[in-house]
Amino acid sequence: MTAGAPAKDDKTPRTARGERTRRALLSAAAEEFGEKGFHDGSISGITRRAGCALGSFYTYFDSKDDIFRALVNDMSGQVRDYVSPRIAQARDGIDAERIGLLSFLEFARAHKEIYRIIDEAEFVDQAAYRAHYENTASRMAARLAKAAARGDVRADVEDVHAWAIMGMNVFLGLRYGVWDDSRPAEEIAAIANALVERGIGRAD
Amino acid sequence: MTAGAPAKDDKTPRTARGERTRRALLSAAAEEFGEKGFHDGSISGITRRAGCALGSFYTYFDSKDDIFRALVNDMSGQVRDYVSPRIAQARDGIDAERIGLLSFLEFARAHKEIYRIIDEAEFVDQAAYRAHYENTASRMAARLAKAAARGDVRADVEDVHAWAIMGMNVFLGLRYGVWDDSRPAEEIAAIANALVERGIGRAD
DNA sequence: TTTGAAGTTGAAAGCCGGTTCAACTTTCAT
DNA sequence: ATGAAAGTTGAACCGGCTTTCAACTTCAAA
Repeated sequence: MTAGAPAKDDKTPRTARGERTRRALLSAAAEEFGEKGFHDGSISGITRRAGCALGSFYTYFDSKDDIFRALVNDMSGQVRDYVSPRIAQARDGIDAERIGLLSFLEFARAHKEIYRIIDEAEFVDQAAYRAHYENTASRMAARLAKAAARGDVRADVEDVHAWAIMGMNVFLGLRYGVWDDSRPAEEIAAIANALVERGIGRAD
Repeated sequence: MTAGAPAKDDKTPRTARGERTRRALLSAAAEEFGEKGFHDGSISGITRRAGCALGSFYTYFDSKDDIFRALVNDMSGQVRDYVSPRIAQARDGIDAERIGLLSFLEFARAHKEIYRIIDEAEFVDQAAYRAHYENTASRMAARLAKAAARGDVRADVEDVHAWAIMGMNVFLGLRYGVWDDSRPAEEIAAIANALVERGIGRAD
């Protein structure tokens, strides 16, 4: 077997035209669900935006849930693919986390629908929701472990730190990326990074 | 005028019996929405749990949205009322945040439905969702400002720190409160609090 | 004891959107 | 060129859920 899915009746497009329609549906779904949320968004809304007939939807997706699942994976991958290469440029372990937040803020500002899509996965497809955050956290934990080995950060870093910093990033992205993007992303990232590096305890 | 609402047709119970039914509906709704989420949860599910007839629901609430809004306010208040008095016992500004997270973890472990309810407000009632987090963040920012004045924390603390720490708390509550509560809450709170106080930068 | 306001009941109206389907069009390998 | 596979179409089906409503019951004040 080549692909991961068993595929009783395969909905993969076989044609360039089919591929185009599938992509159109997927990005129409990002708009529709981003604006209205999963439940208020409708399949007819998606096909209208995509410029195709209602029935065509079912050529490529089994159900409303199915396209949503595909969309969550897609967005999750997009964030990762935007952030990862930037982090690779960092000078050290602490700087890596600064760049991680900075680029996440940039991404959130450019794709404000991301929260409405990822967050709603908690209700539509819990597995995808948990997978998204568990993957993100374990990538971060791995970076921190390497940084610890290099001596960039304390030796006792563990998963709890990764979840803490990820939570920080998510909420800063919501507040200073999606809800209000008037402050420079660099400034937010710098403040948060100082917190991660030295904390806010009295410097004595 | 006494109350805040104009109340064209007032649904406030006038009777002890009415009050009891309303409370029963509200806590049934917490169960129903906590288990199934807003959209999969049904009003008949709520009235079944509450042990009353479908029609009685509309004696106290205008709509499904209406009871959800009431529920979000209720839960938001419950967290605040659980956490606030505990924080007041803290020895200093840093300890206050440790206790804040600790008691939030305890609360989340005892009320695992809280995430499904607050988070879904993002889609059902954005205003309530933002209000919840903005209130929480500004209470924290006020505490931090006081702590700064007292010299417990750096003088330059601001809203960004509050949002960062709140995000930390929310994600630690999800991961180590709701999803897996096998580690002692004190341990999680201590690790996160050390991050807040001194950061994870190399101690040099 | 009477009375009417408050509360209860559950059947059914009404709505809405996901999904199906059979006829039709386009594509492309041969 | 041609036929079979791939893709398109949108009306209609379908089931579920919110909301309404008019008859009925409870309760407490007069």
